[in-house]
Amino acid sequence: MKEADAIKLFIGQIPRNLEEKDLKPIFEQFGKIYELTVIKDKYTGMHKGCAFLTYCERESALKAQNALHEQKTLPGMNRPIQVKPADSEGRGEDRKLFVGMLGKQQSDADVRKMFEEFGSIEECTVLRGPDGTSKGCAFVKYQNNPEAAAAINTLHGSRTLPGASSSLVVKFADSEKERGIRRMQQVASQLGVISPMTLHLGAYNAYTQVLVQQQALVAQSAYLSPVSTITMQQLAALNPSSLIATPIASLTTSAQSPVLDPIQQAYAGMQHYTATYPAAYGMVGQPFPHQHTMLAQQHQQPQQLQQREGPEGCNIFIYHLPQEFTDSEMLQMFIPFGNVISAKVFVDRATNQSKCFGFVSFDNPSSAQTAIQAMNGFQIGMKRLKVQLKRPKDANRPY
DNA sequence: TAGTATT
Repeated sequence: MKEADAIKLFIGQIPRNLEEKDLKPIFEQFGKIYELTVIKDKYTGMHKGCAFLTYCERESALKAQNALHEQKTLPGMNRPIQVKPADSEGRGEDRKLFVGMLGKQQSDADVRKMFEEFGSIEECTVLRGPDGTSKGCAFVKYQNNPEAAAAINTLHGSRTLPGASSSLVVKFADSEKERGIRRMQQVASQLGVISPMTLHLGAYNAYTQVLVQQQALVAQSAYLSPVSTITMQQLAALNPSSLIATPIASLTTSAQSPVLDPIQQAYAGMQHYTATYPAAYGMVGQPFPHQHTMLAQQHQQPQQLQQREGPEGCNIFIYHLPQEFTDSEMLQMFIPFGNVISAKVFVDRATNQSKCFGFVSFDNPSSAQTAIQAMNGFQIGMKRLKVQLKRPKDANRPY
């Protein structure tokens, strides 16, 4: 079906509304396609704006790369399409350097000049903010690893450039895994959120990832929205992972609480998000279709969530909750998984203290299952949550 | 001082 020496290509800078069927015509003019896959997020299914492409014949891949790479820009994109061998094809990124502690004045050309004596540079880019000012760092990619190593040996720490606060940093760029961790930390800090990971509360897992992606989407909606009065602190008030780490006093939502206002504002932003995000990014399905409904309920009836049970299979039992978790915190913890119709932490009548277990009800069994899958075993502090379906009323075994 | 993305 395909040649033994076929090349897998990475395709970048493709609009998020283009699926395989839309991309096929663009690429099949260079040869018979063996496989074409749009890359989607493992958890949310969100189109990541890139794809992998393998032609049956090696020659087709080379032709496509020649004809398309950096040659044209797809509608809605502001950078040209990328068509090049996937990282999996060659050796890893062992020839790419991160350069830190540059002066703000230095251009790509200045950096290139400094690095070119160590080998042939394939790419050299100073990172810049939206206003074009240098971030004081750059990526430099050589054709091979020894060249990169030579540059590190000679340049790292060798001088302090004007305007830099410390001596020049030259090291291999982060691996993909390290980049992932860095991104998580960035999002968390931008949102003023103390993430579970930052707190070492638990391992990075599906739930953490879902949360951080939601944070990113909400932040984006605030940005897109004309009602962009919401602040990062206000966003944090919506987020369960911040609740985990924050003293309860400031967080229990009530009609009188100042927390209500940000929720209303966020909801205004979310409405805009609902309308704008799919149009702007060609998103086919909402990653969290229920969240808007939930916020709408809060909007109309803050804290008035009635205690009611969903149909069988929709109700979950949660044990080993943190002592300080109230209905509100637990509710927010489970919002990502669906339309929550009830969230109740059981409280000792005598002491008014949480008994560290509770029930959450969704309006459908699938949400309940998703919540169980993601949250059972989720580590908070020294404990792990136990999350399972609530037993039907007639069952009476002890827990 | 970490980009626009690598199943």
